Amino acid sequence: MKAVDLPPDYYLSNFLSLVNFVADRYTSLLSPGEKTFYDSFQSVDPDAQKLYVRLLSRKGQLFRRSKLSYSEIDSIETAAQILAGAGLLDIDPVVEPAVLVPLFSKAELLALCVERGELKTFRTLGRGALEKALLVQAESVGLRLSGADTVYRINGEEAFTTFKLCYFGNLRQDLTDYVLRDLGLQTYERYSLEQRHLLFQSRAQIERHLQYYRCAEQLDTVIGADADTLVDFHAGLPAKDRADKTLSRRLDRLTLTLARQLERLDALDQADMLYRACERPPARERRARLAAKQGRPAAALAFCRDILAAPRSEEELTFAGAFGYRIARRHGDDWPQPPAYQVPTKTVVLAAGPASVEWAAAEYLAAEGRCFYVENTLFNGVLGLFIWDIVFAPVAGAFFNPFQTAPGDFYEPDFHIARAELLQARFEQLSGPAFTDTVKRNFRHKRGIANPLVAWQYLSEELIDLALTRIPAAHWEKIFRRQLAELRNNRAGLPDLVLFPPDSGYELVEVKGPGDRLQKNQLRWMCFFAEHNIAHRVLAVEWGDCA
DNA sequence: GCGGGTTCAG
DNA sequence: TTCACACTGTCAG
DNA sequence: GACAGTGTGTCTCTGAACCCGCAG
Ligand SMILES: [Mn+2]
Ligand SMILES: [Mn+2]
Repeated sequence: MKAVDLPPDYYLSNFLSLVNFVADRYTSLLSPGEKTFYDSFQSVDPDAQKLYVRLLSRKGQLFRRSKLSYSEIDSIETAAQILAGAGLLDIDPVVEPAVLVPLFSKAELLALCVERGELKTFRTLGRGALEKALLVQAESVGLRLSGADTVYRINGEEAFTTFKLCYFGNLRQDLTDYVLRDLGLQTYERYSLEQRHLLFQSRAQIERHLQYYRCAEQLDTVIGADADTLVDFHAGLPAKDRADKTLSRRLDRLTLTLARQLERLDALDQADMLYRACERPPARERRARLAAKQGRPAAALAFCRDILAAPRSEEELTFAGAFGYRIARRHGDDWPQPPAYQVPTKTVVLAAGPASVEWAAAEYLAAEGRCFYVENTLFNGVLGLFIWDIVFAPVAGAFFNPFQTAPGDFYEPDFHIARAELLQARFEQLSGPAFTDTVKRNFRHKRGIANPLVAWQYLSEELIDLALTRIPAAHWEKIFRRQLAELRNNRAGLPDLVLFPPDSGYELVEVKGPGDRLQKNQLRWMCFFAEHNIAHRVLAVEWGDCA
């Protein structure tokens, strides 16, 4: 499909692009060690730089010389010596045998470390058991292994981590993002990068993010530990910073996970303590549930009233109304009864087959019109195409590197507030021809460019044309405004199918198989449709043998 | 030998 | 390096 | 009916090389 060839030193160019970008902008925020790292790297010749980047993009810090084969580097030995002279690499460093053993395969370990007489017993061991057995005689094993191959250890990984954080704003992305882009496998919108607004304002802020990621790395192992360990782990997280929403979002996410695990361990007081540190949902919901569970109904109701007074999401608002009612009624208190919406439902019996229930339902409904299995992709997609340039508009601080699929504040609650004028002006085009023009133009011109609202492989010209023709502007506007109000929550929960009858109109259909029920977000969308007279229903499918 | 998983390259 | 959705099991009213 | 926990398909690309465990 694509015959893109990368230049032979592509990885070095990418590395230099990244570190130079950061060095240009962040000199005053880099630590002495990070500056030394940068300067040392610049001081060595290209072959040494290439070897360094090759090793840096491999896993681990220790490498066996004999496992390295890079035809574009003239002499790996020379390059290694130069790197060693610059302090970027150690040759045959003194290390624990325990970190040496994983560099060798089982066959090698048996050949190098096991006497002939013992082969029979050792050969039957699994990898883990063999390593353990060998380390009983650590010194001799270490000696034999270090004699078997030259070992390199790269330094400066930590410094490079800071550079990556400053460049990407996260530690999820790395140099492979350059490759994927340059191979044409991932396309990013070409928004303008403002030099002016930097992602990080102080060294302390960088340190907090680094500390967060150090903790986050350990989460997988820590999550299986006991309650005290979890609480200690939480205490090791960096402090929140009022001005840093990104950090706050990451800390909340991690803390919610920890608190949820504490609940499972029945450490309810500790869980509550952690929830108290979270600003975002569902912290208050969990605290209300905890209070009720612990026999403190008044406290539970107080949390519900807190939420009702200042909901941070529609989900927690709905929860507070329903949960408050249940708790209040149980204790004879007054509480308004939450509205209950009975979604119009039609039941059909379909022949059981290999296809999923959604596809079977779509086939069944094809008798009533053109039917598409779209879930969230239709409304998210058309919204994304309609406001494409607003999503990528140069709002202060929104874009800080070329590898973003969305502005930094895309899922923040005030995304739409920061772009209120642009969005208002755009909404005024909804009733005219500019709406369909914009959507169709962007569908053609932006095709393939990454956008969290647009799932390209699920959108077709036919679907978009039909939707734009059949769905009235007033409906688009109501739906778009609801999506934008809470992009995180409202981008999901839209019905499975959209049905276009032969002549006019449309209907949104959520398919439910036996034993499946509407999820909370699906029900909220259904209530919304009812409120705005948007045709919708649940199609309950039962499996039968009649065709 | 195979199948599954991981690592690496582009 | 998930996320959205479906499915299953439980508990209580 | 409410809730929790788990499974599934899908994500970021894909193919080659390698390693390991297991069956034969
Ligand atoms: Mn669905
Ligand atoms: Mn469904």
